[in-house]
Amino acid sequence: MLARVSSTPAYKRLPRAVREQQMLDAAVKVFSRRGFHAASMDEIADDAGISKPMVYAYLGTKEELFVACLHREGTRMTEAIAGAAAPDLPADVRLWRGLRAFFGFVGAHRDGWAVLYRQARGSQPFAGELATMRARLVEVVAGMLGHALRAEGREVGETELEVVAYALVGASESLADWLADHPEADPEKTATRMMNAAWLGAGRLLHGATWHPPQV
Amino acid sequence: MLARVSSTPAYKRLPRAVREQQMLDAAVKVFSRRGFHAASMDEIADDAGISKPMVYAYLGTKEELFVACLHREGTRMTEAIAGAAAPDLPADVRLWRGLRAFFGFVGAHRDGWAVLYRQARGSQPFAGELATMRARLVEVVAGMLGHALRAEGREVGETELEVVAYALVGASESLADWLADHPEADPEKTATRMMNAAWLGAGRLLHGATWHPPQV
Amino acid sequence: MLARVSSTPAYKRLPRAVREQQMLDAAVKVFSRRGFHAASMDEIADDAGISKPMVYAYLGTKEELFVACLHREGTRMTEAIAGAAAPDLPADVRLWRGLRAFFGFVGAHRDGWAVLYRQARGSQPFAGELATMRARLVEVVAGMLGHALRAEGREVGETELEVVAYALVGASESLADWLADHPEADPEKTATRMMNAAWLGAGRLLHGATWHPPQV
Amino acid sequence: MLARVSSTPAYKRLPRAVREQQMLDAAVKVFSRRGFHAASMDEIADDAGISKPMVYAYLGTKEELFVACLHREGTRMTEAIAGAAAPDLPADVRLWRGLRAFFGFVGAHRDGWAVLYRQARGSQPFAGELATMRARLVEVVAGMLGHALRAEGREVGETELEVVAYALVGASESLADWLADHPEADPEKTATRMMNAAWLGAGRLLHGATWHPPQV
DNA sequence: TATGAATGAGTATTCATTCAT
DNA sequence: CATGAATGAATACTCATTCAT
Repeated sequence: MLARVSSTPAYKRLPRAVREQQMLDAAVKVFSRRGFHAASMDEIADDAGISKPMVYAYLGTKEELFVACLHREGTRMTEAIAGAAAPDLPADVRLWRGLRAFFGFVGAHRDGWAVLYRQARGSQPFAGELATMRARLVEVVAGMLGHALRAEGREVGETELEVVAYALVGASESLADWLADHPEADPEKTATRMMNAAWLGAGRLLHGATWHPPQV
Repeated sequence: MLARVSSTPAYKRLPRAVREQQMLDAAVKVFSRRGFHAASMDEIADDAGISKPMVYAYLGTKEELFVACLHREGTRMTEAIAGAAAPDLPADVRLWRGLRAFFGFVGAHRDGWAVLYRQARGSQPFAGELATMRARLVEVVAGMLGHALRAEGREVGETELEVVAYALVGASESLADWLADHPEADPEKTATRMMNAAWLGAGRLLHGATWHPPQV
Repeated sequence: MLARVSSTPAYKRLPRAVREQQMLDAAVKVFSRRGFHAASMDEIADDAGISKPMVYAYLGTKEELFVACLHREGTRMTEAIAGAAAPDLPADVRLWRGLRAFFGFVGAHRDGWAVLYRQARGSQPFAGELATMRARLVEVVAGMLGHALRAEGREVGETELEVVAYALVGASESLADWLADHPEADPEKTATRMMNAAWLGAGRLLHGATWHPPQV
Repeated sequence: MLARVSSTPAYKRLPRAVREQQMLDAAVKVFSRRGFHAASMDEIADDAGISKPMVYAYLGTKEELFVACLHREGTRMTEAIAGAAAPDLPADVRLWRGLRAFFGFVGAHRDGWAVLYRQARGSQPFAGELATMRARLVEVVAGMLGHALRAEGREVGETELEVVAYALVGASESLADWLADHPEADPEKTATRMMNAAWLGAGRLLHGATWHPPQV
């Protein structure tokens, strides 16, 4: 039940931009802990130290609020990765840096990651939003690989490239999930392991090796 | 209000076991479409063609019902995979068959898969349940790889093995997710692609190759 | 949720009278523990080792069942008291024996007492039933006192007599309540105490003493 | 569905304290009429002229609401009695005033009394609350009697005192119950009768008389 | 800008009661 | 005699959202 509060209001008038960030911080935190449905606007408002009507005034509906979280966190992550993997380096170095940035981000923003992937994946309203983001990632990775191939004068079908990239992204997400659950784990080490599994596999693929289903 | 008077009841009296399966079918369907929170017991009961109290009487709380779904689907999947990968075959064949069974299952039970992974992943109450299942899978995969290694007289650290297995399972889950979203995609083809990415990578790892982070 | 039961039914065909007593025993127990509303027909049936439809077939509605309990317990108690206080003894001896019987009954049938007084008092549907029983008691007590008075050649108004009797019954009920809550307490001792408080007061009243409100 | 569009709302915005009292009034009324279990939060909210969520927001769970009622009514009653029986008066005058205040309160707040005693008595969750209140009363009464005794230079065991006080309180509660059921009865007259039965008995006890069980 | 007051609509869960076997 | 299967109806509790101030 509501607690009776002191009669002298303790709020400070703050500029809109600041308040919005406070709210998004709170929202990301609560959404990631509780999940979209179980999160309550009450808790988010409380956590932001602000009243509910303000949340509605600034960031709209619960759904809109979630999308805003998605956007902010997604952008941050994409930028972190893109910034790390400069296009003029060799493919493996770029991939490595990308992975390192990715796991670093996840390690540092576990809440954000949880919002982005664990919560958003299931729920229809956000599938589109999320698909876009992932597509961007896949594209980046596929780009790296393709670049490397062409540098070696090789040619690989678009689809194949995409699937490899997809598996790579998928495996990373999965390890990231695991990382988000193990606060003591070291992001860089996790990145190294991922790189091992990924690069050695991808490397051979890129050099033309192919595995075929046995006739069994 | 009017009591139902007609002497021919609109329902059929069915034995408990049958009704329980009907309910689980409905529950899996509804949970996978709506997500755990958004799913309503009303809809599940309706979909099972039975009244809510029966659901509660037979399968308990919403949470317990979800766990029951998890159990049934998880067991089915595990059995499908275990049954496909007989222990006396070469490692790559076993892995291939396991993957084929896995993607085959996902392709055929997209609802079940969605329940198992997409919904359960985020929500705390089911994390344990899910972790157990995944652990079982990882163990199986690590077992396959280890078996193959020892057959070649090689030795690899437990942890390394587990990480490779983990990445493999993760990548598969991710592709499975993608498969669940693309009804037109072919499970077998997806399995082949996964095998390519996985085996060529795992294969080199198993033969002693290692990748090291560049000093950049 | 319902437990799955063995397929070979374990019930015994018993004559109606026996079953009815089993049910009443169970009902008294459950009603006294949970209260009328909170008691569930399920629990009563379970406790009686019988299925719900049998309860309905033999003893009717939940309300009817409760009334049946009331009846049985009330009759038992009334008989215990009436049997103890033979009409040809001196008034104080009769009162003493009545009280002893009353507290003895309560001590031995705490469940029954709880049903009779604690549960029935509040709920409208049973007020009548209960009032009748209490009236019978008050009448008995008033009769004892009146008999004693007339033996002494004194005369007291009906109403006064009734009020004294009412207070006496009330005090006894209250101590009985306390007794029902203290399993270790000794009924006989409680009866003695009640008799002290009651008789010394009643005694003086009977001898013509009267207290008047002070003019304050 | 249609949203309420009219610009003149049908409700009045009232400060929390006012609404809380309205709710408690309604709750006491409904609880006393229906009993705890049969009372519905819907009816209470309706009766208070407010929507259910407000009740939950301000006063919490149904159980918490009931306890709040218990508290308010219990405090009112205790204060009424304590305020009437000033400690520097003779014992009989104090007792008389206490009784008068008690029956006066019950007569004026029949609903409150019903909530306090009839409903709370049976149900476990409130037994403690109620026991505390009754203990306070018993203590006050025992205090009065003990004070009178010591003034007369007499000495009586603690337990005896408490039992007399307990019986007295019990008898009063019982008569109060009767009073609550007879709207036409006069509280003051009932108090006088109670005082008669109580004081003449207590008086003799206080003067050293004792009754012993006959050897029968 | 900021909030306390207010609610409509929805959801899980329970329970007395009945019928077909 | 005895029961498992079945349900209509009710109820506590929650939550996103809005409005008057």
